[in-house]
Amino acid sequence: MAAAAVAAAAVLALRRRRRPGRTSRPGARVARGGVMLDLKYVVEHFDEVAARLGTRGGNVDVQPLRDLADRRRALVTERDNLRRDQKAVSDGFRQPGVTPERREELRAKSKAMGERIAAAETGVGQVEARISDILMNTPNLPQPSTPVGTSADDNVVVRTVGEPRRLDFQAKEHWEIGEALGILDFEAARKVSGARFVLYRDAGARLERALASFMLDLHVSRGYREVLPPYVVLRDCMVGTGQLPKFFEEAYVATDDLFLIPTAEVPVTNIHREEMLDAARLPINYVAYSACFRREAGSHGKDVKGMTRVHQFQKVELVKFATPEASYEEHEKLVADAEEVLKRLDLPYRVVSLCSGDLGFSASKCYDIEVWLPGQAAYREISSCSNFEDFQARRASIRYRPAPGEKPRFVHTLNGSGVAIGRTIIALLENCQQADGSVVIPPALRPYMGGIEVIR
RNA sequence: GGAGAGAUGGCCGAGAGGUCGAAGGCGCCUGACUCGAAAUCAGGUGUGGGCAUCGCUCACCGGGGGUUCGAAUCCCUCUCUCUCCGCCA
Repeated sequence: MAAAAVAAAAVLALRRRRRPGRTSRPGARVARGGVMLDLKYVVEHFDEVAARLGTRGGNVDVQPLRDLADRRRALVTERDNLRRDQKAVSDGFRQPGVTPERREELRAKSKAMGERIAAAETGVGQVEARISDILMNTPNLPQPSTPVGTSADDNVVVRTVGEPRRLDFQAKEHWEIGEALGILDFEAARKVSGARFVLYRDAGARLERALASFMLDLHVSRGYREVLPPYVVLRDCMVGTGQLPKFFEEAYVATDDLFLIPTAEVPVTNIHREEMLDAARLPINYVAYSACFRREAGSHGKDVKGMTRVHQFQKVELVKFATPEASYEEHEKLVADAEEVLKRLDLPYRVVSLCSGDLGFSASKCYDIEVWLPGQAAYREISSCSNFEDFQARRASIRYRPAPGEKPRFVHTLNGSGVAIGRTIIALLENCQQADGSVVIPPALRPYMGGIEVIR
């Protein structure tokens, strides 16, 4: 299972496409070859890879890779042989007693060879660019334990925790409650930023801040290191975690080479981009609070009311770097850590294992945590906890040395919301609403609310 | 924003057109010594690609481009880091 990842760290082709003069790659030392290991795996396990990718649905076509791999191999061999020969010719210059005539002869010969090398080189570049293009746009392989299915309907409920609350009055939806209390101001948000934004006021703003502190404190107490990352990242980061090149439409572009983060996963995972991690330090656990910016392209008409789906929301994110041996276990722990938030807030939820067809691009396995919303009378996603295995690590070149003297290996990366704050507020408003429209703050949160027990 | 200096393997650090994948050191591995360890001594130890199943070969010295028969080394350019000055939350 180790070699499960498909897409490659082939930042090469991508980099080539970048406008000159706008590159930025501090301390760049990408293991370029790492790309090809990946290709090798796909080609050598072609049927298996195609089958596993097939369970995702969509139109993933890795078929051309077989031919391309063959062509690449032939071109590389040719180029390398030419280079070796040219080296041999060049050595002639250092022989004792070379006459000027001899030098001129060698010079002409070597120069001609140089031209052939350049041609072969171009060929290799073109083939590798095509390979990279395919691999970079190929999603991760689902883990064997990921249920096979085509849509969210095929997701599997793993466990349900807490009873959906029974209210003895007609449950309202969060926007009704929030606007009536004056803590959610959609009108002001629209004026300031347009559709799909929210502005919190008074106890609402306080609630956002309280939840962030509460979640951060909780996770720090359970072994995560707190970080506060930049909200704007370089293109390479977006490529590393898998948002680019394929999901450009989803991202807010700050400048040509800078992007607003869609999740803290991006900057936090990329903390260790192009690094060799100390095996003794693994697993590394980070918790980060950040705003998240999403275009929500293609979700027109979905969740248009309220703040279920907005262009900016805040989230506390958990990120792990683990050895391949430990990653499955760490994944379970990650989910448990996210669940703990809901348990302490006394919110009913269930954990769902996403089926192959519903899996995100980079994930090999994913659990969603869905919180019960009385207003909508439905379970809605509040956290998504994924294991990416070495998919992101390959793209971002994040490795570790298992033991002194051993070969470097790619780490496994994992992350999950712990949890989305906006949706937690939705859940609190709907679950803790009372007949008179007031909302009771769960005891665990009161210390962070400056004494507020009920928002009325 | 102005002026300089720099970017080399896991880390530190030499190298100034070919004999450099790169001295030396640290770290690590193996062996010797030891009851064992430390110290010491000897040897080994970068990452990928291609062919091949002793092994051979190619690439990689921040990124990109150029000069040259040949570039870690020369030129251009970009990025980043550091020092000084200015400005500023």
